[in-house]
Amino acid sequence: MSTDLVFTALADPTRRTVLDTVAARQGITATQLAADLPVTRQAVAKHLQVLADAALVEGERAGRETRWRATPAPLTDAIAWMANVGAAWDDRLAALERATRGRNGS
Amino acid sequence: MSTDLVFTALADPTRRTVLDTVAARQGITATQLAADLPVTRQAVAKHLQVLADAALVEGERAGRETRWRATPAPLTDAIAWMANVGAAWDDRLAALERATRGRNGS
DNA sequence: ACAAAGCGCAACCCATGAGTTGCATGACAC
DNA sequence: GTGTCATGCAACTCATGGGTTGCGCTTTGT
Repeated sequence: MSTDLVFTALADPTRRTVLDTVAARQGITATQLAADLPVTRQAVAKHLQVLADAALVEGERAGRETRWRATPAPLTDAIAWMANVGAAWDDRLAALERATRGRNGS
Repeated sequence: MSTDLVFTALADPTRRTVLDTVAARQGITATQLAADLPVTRQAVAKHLQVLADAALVEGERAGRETRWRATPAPLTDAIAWMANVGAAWDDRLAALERATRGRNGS
């Protein structure tokens, strides 16, 4: 489905760091994220938007700040694609596909 | 380690199609790949080079043609990263990490 | 009421990358 | 030996994307 958005979102190292941090510190804000990164808040905001388009994060406005939290479901699609590519000649990846199948969260 | 190269390689849709096709038809050549794609042979060759840099494919010269075949090992790293990000709040992804651990093929 | 904090939007650089054409080289067929 | 097929390399175009600055808006605190 939207595998393309997911892979695109994961392609950038800074964006992976953002996702990683959001996953570790749920409810973090863009300003807080930017404080630990060598980029501006606006750059972080853009990354969050890309991640949100891929449904990897979700933002909720709380007063004057926006709390971000990670939503892992789309990662399953990406893993499924990799497993499908690898399954033909690698049973280990086939096992991974088996682990994901039928449990796609929402 | 070289997770960056893997994610970058997987980011492009055409490149994913190339990898997909190479996985399905091991020993395929760049010219054959280009025949089924809306891009030129040189474009395919570039994609194959990127995939090779990420160690996702391997080319072997056989006479005047180069046979390409897929090598799945780096996908495990990518999956491991995703599983690590997701593991904190999603046990399904934690199960995936368990499935990959300790079996990193070469 | 006023100042500061946090955010979103828009315009703007600039580097990277996907794709192309052109050409030169090595291998196969006859 | 000559023509052809597949490849590799180089130069070039062009769009996309990561990053920035600047501004205006809403919310919070005093």
